[in-house]
Amino acid sequence: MDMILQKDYFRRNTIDVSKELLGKVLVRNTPDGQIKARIVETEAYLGFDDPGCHAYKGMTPRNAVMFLEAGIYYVYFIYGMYHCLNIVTRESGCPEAVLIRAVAPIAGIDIMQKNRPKIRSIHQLANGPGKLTVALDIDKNFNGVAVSCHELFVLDDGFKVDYHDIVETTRIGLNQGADLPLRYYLASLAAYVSKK
DNA sequence: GTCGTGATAGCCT
DNA sequence: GGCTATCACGACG
Repeated sequence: MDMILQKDYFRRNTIDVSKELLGKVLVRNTPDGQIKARIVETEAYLGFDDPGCHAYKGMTPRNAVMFLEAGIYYVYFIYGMYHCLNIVTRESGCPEAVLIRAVAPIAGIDIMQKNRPKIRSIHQLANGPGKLTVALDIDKNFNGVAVSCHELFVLDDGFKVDYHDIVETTRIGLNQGADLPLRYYLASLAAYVSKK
């Protein structure tokens, strides 16, 4: 039974949400058709307690969305070229979020290939935060948008994840907080993950 | 396969 | 002015 995740789902412990999002399906409705891809890698960012979090030192124009209510997208621009997709968690004023780092294509693969023309392997279409936003055509227009919107939402399609299949390890691309084990991925789908 | 590097721009001090 | 929650490419051998 397919079920769309609502805002409430995200208003709780960020680590729990990060792990439980693994195996869920990201759905993107575009003018060209529908894209579906299974979430296989996430990272948790824990607000004031986490030196690696954008909001660690307080609110700035970039991270303001993280301080709003749970269940909205936080999309930021990085390295002058890429966007990263997060979903805000916890209650308002508590700036925590889950970064979606990699997805495994399920449907609309032709659209993803059109968005990333040079990639031949299906494994590499969306195995990284910058890659998946290009493949799914996600940019800062989604910043602050609710997860329940028609263009982009998260589906529970009944896919079962064995708790023992979840690998916990360190996050990628950080200096501050690099040692914290807040990255999670599915061992059985590691072929679609950014880094083992 | 691994390593080094350039692209590119907004944010923060 | 330095840094960044990245990626793809070319050199190597």
